[in-house]
Amino acid sequence: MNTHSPNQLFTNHTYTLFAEVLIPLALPKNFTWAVPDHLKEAVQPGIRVEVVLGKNKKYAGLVKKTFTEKPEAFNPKPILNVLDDVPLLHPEQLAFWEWIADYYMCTEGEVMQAAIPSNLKLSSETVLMWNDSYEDEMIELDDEEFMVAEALNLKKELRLNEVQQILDASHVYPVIKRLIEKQVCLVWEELKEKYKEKKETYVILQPAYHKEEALADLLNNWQQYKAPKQMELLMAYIHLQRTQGEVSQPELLKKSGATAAQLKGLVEKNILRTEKRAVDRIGSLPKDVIIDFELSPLQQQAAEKIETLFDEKQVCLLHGVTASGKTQVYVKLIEAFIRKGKQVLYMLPEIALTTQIIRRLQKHFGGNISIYHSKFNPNERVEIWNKVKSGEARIVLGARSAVFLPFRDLGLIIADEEHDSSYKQQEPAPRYHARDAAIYYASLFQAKVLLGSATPSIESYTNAQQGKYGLVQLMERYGNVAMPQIEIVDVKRVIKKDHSKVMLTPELHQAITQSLHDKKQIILFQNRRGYSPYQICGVCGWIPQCKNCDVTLTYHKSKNKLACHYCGTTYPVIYTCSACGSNRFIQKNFGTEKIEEMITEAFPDARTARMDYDSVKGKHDHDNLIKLFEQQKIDILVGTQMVVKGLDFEHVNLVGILDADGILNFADFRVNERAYQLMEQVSGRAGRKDGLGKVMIQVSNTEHPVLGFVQQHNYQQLFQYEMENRQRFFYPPFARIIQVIFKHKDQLIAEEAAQHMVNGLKKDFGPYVFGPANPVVNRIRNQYLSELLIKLPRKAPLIQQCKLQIAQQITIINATKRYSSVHIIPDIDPV
DNA sequence: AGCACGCCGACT
DNA sequence: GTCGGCGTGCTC
Repeated sequence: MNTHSPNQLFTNHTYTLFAEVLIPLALPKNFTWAVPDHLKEAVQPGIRVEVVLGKNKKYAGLVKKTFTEKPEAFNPKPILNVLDDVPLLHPEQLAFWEWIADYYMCTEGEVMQAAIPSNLKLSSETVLMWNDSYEDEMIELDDEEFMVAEALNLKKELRLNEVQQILDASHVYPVIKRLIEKQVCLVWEELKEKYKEKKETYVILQPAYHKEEALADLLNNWQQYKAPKQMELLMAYIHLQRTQGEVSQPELLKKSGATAAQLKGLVEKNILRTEKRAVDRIGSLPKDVIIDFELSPLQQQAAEKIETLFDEKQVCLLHGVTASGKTQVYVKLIEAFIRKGKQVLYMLPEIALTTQIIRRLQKHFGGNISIYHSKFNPNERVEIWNKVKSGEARIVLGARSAVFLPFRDLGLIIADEEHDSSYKQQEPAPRYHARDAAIYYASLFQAKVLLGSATPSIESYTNAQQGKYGLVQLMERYGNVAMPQIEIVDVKRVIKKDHSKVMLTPELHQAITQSLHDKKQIILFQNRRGYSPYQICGVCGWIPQCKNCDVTLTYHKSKNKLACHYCGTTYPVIYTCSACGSNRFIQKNFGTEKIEEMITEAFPDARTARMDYDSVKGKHDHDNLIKLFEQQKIDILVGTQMVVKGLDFEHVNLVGILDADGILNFADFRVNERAYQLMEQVSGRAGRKDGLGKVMIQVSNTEHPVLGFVQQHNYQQLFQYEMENRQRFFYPPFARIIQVIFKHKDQLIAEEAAQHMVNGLKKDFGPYVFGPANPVVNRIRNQYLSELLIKLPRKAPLIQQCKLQIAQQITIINATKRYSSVHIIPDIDPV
């Protein structure tokens, strides 16, 4: 047993109230602090409190609940201070956090970390203070100590990062320790509120000159001041004040071209005065709701059906083909809910990339809409947080992190593009799926959830088919526009001398020529970036692979490098085969870079551009490229999946899928679902307005069933096909690997995890795949992989893909320190 | 996350 | 012999 430390003796008062406090750290369970008598009233669930954890680190923790039984196992430290007078959130959010932590196997602290804007979770900063009673000579100090002491003597206070600058080494801490020992300084832990109201200085005319005559008098007798510039400034002020009412200092100075000194002159003359005021960072638009369109009969039906279904179902799936006008249905529903006084959350994956939808919603709901995503600056996020909490914000348009906002009267959550995998957070914990979490979150408010997609995920579709969710379909394009005509082009007939793949069939070439002639735009889709994703030694068949990942390396011509698209490592180009020494490499396949080059050659008069991860690295590159394409300054756009993300282009009448084999043989566990989704989304780009679009799919395996489903836009059959295939090839192995991992569990945590897993498996689709990171798991993995090779049907490429995929997924699991969850198998039942 | 404690390699 | 690397464990 530990002996009593002085600290313990000191704090061992007779406290009668205790609080469970969340700290934004990965603590295995929540800690308890004692509530001193004078804070008893103020400490409530949802209030932030200042507490010490460890030696002297201070945190702003969040009170989860209070209780009176004194803990037996330890001596709680007292809460130092209360930071809020109003709770930071509502009880629903705390319940939600608890669920997330449980369901996604992480700590509540980690959830808190993800949920709260960074400016609301403070932790202390070490501040060094000069010790006034220190009088000895500085001679005893070594060089480093002396430098710090001298700076401290001058400034009396130093922050830790300032000390780091002085010493520019990592040796900051030992030096400070010695200085404390020598009583040169004291340390202080400072907890600072990071959120700052934005203050702006406004300029106001002194009341003495409010009357016209007084002002005219002043201007007529200006000569006495000998300050013509100040008069100009005053005139500018009067003009601004008359035209817009409020005048801010920066605006006034900018518009008048005057200096701050000149303004100061006027203030000193008691003509103007200045005042600091807190302002909103979020520019406010008028809070009108303008619905200036009529739903088509089909949309009207869909909207009505959704509302009826909501009477008995909590969740509804709106399956609407691209260009069917789902957004308009959403707008009507949002309107209905806000008229009932409810708040609405509209979630979109990767909102930072979708300016089109923001503009559309702002047009209808103006200032009622707030936008929230992780790229917002921290102060703005705090402001939105508070507005949602108070109920001032009625509609929030946000990315997955918006599910954590403290809604009060939540009525509806819309998860648009619900199939999109970026709803799943992979790293760091909490590894939540925002669509599933939203369903649980909504249930806490008795709120409704609408999932929308042109290509629903298998799990949502299953739920709808089984009657758990309502299902509403919108299978025709808005305004009776026809679905695009889909043409499948066999590339087997065209064989090249070196057996490399055909990029451009005569059919597609002809179609592009026609489109260009008609002054229309063309999208060419290829699911691989880089120049050549597959190089093989022409003599021995050796393929360059990444050292870390076993992934084949892609050649990037512009950078003249080989790159691994899994981990990002780059390698110099290989000219000589490492296996046999020959220098005959064949570039087997093609990526967007090579296509762009080829298209530029084949259509020298057309304006060609490329959109992929490599070409839109910069912050605005993506937006700019889209704008150029919208304005028809580009004729042919070559790109990866990026070109299909929720964009509407009016003048596109041809979409080419250059290598559909590459999609159909995806190394993925949900091969056909993904393939179908991709093809459907790509083809949805063509002929949105006039229905005159055409999609050409170049493929060698023309018999692949998915192609048939795509041609008929037949989701039902695809779904059946997918279920059968996944169960046969993919499902049992994963159920097995999970079982094997947990049979060999050797940590307590795995016990807990296994319980979750069993629950998941009972439903046949468990949400977790995880395991403790240790050599045992590695051994099992290897053992398992060799087993897999025997059990799977002997279709070599498929085995390769399974092997690669399992290796990659397990790598993710092992790379995580303790355990992790990977959303490989879809959640069917989040509640 | 910090920070302490503790156990092995290159240096005043 | 020590300084310092980071592996492990604990913090109410």
